[in-house]
Amino acid sequence: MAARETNPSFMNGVPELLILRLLQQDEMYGYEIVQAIRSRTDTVISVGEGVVYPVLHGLERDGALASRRRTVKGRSRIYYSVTAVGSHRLADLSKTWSNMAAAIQRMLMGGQHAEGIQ
Amino acid sequence: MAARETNPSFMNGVPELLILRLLQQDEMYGYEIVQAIRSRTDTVISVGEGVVYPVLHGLERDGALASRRRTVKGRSRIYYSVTAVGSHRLADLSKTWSNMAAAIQRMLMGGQHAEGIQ
DNA sequence: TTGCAATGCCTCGAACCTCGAGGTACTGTA
DNA sequence: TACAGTACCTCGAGGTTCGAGGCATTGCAA
Repeated sequence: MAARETNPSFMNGVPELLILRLLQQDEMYGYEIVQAIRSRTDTVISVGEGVVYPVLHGLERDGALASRRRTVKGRSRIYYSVTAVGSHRLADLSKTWSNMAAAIQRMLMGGQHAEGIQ
Repeated sequence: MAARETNPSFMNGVPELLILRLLQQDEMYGYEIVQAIRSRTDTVISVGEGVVYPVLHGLERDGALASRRRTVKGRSRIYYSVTAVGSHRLADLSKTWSNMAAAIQRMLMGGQHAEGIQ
């Protein structure tokens, strides 16, 4: 009971968006993505491997990502890159995200309604 | 099978944030909140009654909201208002949201890392 | 008067996502 | 030899949202 430490988690769908974005800039592998998100957001956002791998598999299944196995320094890695489908998907998600974030921001800042600022 | 029409849903936790924010400005009732969110965001964001009522009940249970029943024009409504606890909670959620939204925005816009824009 | 849309409240199950823990395997180093 | 780090993966629990459906009342139009 009591106020359970329910973490806000505004995260729904965000991992997919960020992963797509990162892979559009650089070919990367799962383990690397987990750390890249942490470091590039100064740990504000942190997605575990339990989230990244399933998302990676799902995106590949949908044809949004392509993968190739490479061995670097005795380490086997699976590098992912964005396909045309994935690129289109990123554009969509990105746009949707921006619209929603802007709408929310407006509500948090703005006064009553979308009244004339006069 | 095929690509399931999975709506992006970047929505996690957002309903609670918006509801708290609206109620901080005006005392409102459930049905009204549903429409207020739709209209103030130009339908960019739309939360159904199936989301609003449970959230309202949960927030009240946690002491973040106070309610009082009023009958207006033969219509019985339950008006909610934010308590001190709720106000504090809104501040927290608001801050968390801003941080995350900013971090994501940075990743979507920015180049590689947090490089000098120069 | 009948009928239907809108107002208002509420709940339930399906579907979805994320989290954290736990597993396997290999390399490098103390 | 042992442990930390790299690298992959899966599973169950827990939390949210969605959509449909239910109930009751008021108001307006046919």
